[in-house]
Amino acid sequence: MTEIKKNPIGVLERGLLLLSCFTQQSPRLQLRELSALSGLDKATALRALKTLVIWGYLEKSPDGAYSPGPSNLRMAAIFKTTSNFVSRLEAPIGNISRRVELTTSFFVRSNNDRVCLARDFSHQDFRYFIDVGASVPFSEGGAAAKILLAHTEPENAESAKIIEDGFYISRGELNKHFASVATPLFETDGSFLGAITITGMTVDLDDHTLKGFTKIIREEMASMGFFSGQPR
Amino acid sequence: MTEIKKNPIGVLERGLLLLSCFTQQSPRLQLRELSALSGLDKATALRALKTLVIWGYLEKSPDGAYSPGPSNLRMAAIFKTTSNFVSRLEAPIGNISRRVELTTSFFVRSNNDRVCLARDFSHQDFRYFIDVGASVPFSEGGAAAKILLAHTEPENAESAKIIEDGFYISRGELNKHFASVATPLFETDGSFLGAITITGMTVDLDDHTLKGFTKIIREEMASMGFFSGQPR
DNA sequence: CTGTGTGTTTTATTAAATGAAATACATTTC
DNA sequence: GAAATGTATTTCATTTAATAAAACACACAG
Repeated sequence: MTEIKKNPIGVLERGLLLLSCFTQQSPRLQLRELSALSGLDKATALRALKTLVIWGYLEKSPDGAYSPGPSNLRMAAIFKTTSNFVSRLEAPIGNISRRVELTTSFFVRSNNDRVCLARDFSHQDFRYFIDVGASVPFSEGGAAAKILLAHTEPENAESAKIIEDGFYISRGELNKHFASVATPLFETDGSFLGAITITGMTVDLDDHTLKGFTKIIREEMASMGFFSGQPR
Repeated sequence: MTEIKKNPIGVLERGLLLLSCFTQQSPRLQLRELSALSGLDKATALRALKTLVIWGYLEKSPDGAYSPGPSNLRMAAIFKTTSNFVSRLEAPIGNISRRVELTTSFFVRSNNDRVCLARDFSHQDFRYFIDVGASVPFSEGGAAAKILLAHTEPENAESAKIIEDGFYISRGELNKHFASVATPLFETDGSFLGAITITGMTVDLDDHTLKGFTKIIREEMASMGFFSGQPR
């Protein structure tokens, strides 16, 4: 969550806005930075930060910098136990990775980021890839972001075609050496869950190959009762 | 976090109070339950829940139940990258587990719970043990809780002795078949970090054996610059 | 010791949170 | 099938807390 919301009304929302300022790239922020990033007054931010520290959602280092606290780990652990579909995804994701010999990931939308909920690392050649739990703002693009945006804000002009196609191929959007194909993932009842992505080296992957992967995704996901591709 | 705070002033605090209602045991709660658990008015809770859902810290199932959302995973991932001492702990925890052939864990205090930040499962015989990120309220006791309480609220009468001893042995507090020894863990500068615990079957572990483990903890932790035992 | 960049506290003003009641919407019961 | 029950949601006058500007404190650098 990098995008700054214009008019956050309510302290709770302001507090969450402060949390959203933290990223993998800038996991430690001081009051000045947080105030600037969130657009909140120093005093306002300080008050919210204090409560967040008290409740363990942030920590304050002796040098004055804030960073996420252990309460997040607690909540994440509970999230994993409830999110039944994440555990159902692990097997098919592993199978896909094995068959295509590339890294397969599952992303959901959370506000204006895509968050990685599951991933198979077995064919990871480069330490480029982000970890489970990591998030990237939509603005930085990528195939998964396109799918998520199309299915959560269908009014977009580009969205209609992406939904129609049932997949999206991106080349070099995040890193010039990588290409990805992403497909939407649906629950049995047709509800949208997120995006499955297969990523590999651009040189190895022509569009025909990438499109062929969508069939593999569909097959493996069907085995666990998921549906992937064009919505029916 | 199970204990209910008496007078939470401020919406942010009320929102965090709602989050704290979720536990491993009850990861799904509906408005009625949340309202009862937190002591907040239905309407008040509902407003806070809405924003928490919007920001991805909670999810709302079609059946109306709320549960933790993916944003927690995002924050937890960032927490892990900043919490440098957690990664420094992994090696010594693994070594201790290998030497004592039992499960070793590290807990910190977060509000009124102890949260597990690191654990070695290699000698786990029973599926009893909780996972990393899991938390247990202090009220349910356990050796780690005693240590954490003693070092974060030293004014307590019992605390003086626990600090003096540098360890605490518990038997059957959480489960009658298990016994644990816990020691405080300090950073090089003497600041308190949390509690290291070794847990095993009561029948295998007399007090002398458990006390002997504290020496192993001290040795292994010292190798990474930590200090464990009586504060100096 | 003066200046600059921080974090923190204070306080009158302003804006948002509250909660009781009304409404809506299921599901169950008779 | 109608009434009853339990739950979620909206509304709105009242109350309460959040706000932000300014003043203060504190460290560090030149």
